[in-house]
Amino acid sequence: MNAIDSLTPEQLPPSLQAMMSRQTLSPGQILLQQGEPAKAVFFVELGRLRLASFTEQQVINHYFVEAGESFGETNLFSETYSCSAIATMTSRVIAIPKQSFLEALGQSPGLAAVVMQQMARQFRLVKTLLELRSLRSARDRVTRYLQLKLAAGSTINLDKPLKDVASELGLAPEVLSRTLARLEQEGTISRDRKSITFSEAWLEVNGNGHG
Amino acid sequence: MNAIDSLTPEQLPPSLQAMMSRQTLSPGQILLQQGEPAKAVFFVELGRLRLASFTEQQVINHYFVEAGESFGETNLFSETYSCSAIATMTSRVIAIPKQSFLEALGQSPGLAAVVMQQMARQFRLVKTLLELRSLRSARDRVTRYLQLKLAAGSTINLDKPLKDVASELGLAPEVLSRTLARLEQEGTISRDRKSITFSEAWLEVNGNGHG
DNA sequence: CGCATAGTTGACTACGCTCAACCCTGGTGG
DNA sequence: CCACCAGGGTTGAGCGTAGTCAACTATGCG
Repeated sequence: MNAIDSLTPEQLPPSLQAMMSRQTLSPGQILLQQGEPAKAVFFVELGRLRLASFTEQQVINHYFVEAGESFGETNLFSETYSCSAIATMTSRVIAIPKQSFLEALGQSPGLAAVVMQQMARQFRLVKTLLELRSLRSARDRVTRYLQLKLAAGSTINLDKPLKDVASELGLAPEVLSRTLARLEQEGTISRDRKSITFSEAWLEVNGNGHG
Repeated sequence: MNAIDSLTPEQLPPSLQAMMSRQTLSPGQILLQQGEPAKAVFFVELGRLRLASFTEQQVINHYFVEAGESFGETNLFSETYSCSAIATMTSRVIAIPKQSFLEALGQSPGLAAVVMQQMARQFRLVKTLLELRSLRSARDRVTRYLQLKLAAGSTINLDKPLKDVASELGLAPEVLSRTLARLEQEGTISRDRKSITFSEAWLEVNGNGHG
């Protein structure tokens, strides 16, 4: 996530940096609401925000944005925000005014490339989530999720509370808990605190390719 | 979908157009497979493709791309295709080689802007689907889907077979059928062939805002 | 030490999936 | 003009599983 090619405020032209504004959010605080006029693109310096939309009678969680990531690039081409952003913990964000950003993009092809790359990355991330949520069985969803997190080695460290993982998976927390318990007693994984390790046996059969 | 700002092959620089290649697909034919080296971005001239990924023992449908739309822009920044593309009917696509495209982007900020806009549009579309598939109840999913299609007026024309709509919603076709039947007998909607009309009563209560 | 929150486990319910039969439509050929 | 056929669409019955509510435990912070 902290690849050299990711969008960071430091690489923005100084003229743009002058327009940025920082903002600190406390847990649960709403940064912006779906439907409001889109005024800025954001970069998360610290913490984690939840992107979600509120439809009549229920909250739909989209995904989380973590420290080091940017979000809201699609708002550059849209009049209003398409979803709401809420801090899940104490967070700090930088707001980059939309108009200034657009001008900077026109002047710097390099910046445009970086932003496109950033968008492509997020796009893939959301597609991955879409794929996950299309799986009906909790078991498949969870194993696939773990498989995707399994970059190298055989151990995964969950950075978020299970509650949040569950909502990312579109599952009730109880179901996630139960499913992990089942996977553990089946011998597929073993757990310790927030870290999960796949069994040798499982790795041999299912490789570690992402397919 | 045919807005003036959308990406069409005609607006590409002539040098790029020289590199493009056309291809006709018959129903069910596979254009490209997940995991293959990413070589091109595509534009659908005619027909409809299904983007999907094949995981062990099941097919996961992502979404459809229709005539007039482009897809695969994320592959510009990736070594391999992230999902497979299959024609659902006789289709014609244009392939734009990745390398040439990247060069053109560097030379033309205007093109970059158009492509970014296109990506933003697709991004929103996928986010919408993500939102849809996060709804548990079939009823909510279907009504929300219809609500989103309801651009203006009170009638929706379904361009796809219900089967395909169901797979876009992540539902079994039978469930979609049943749900529509229930909505109809509850008086929420009325149906005629492939067109669906919301009742006056429903529209008054739920407005036609998207959220 | 105690409180608040996250995580776990159990029992029950509800609803979406599956399989199967049937209907309806549009296209083809006699 | 009708008979036939194939595909999508509809409806029914039964099952499995994820959601919900609830009680309880574990964990972390003041």
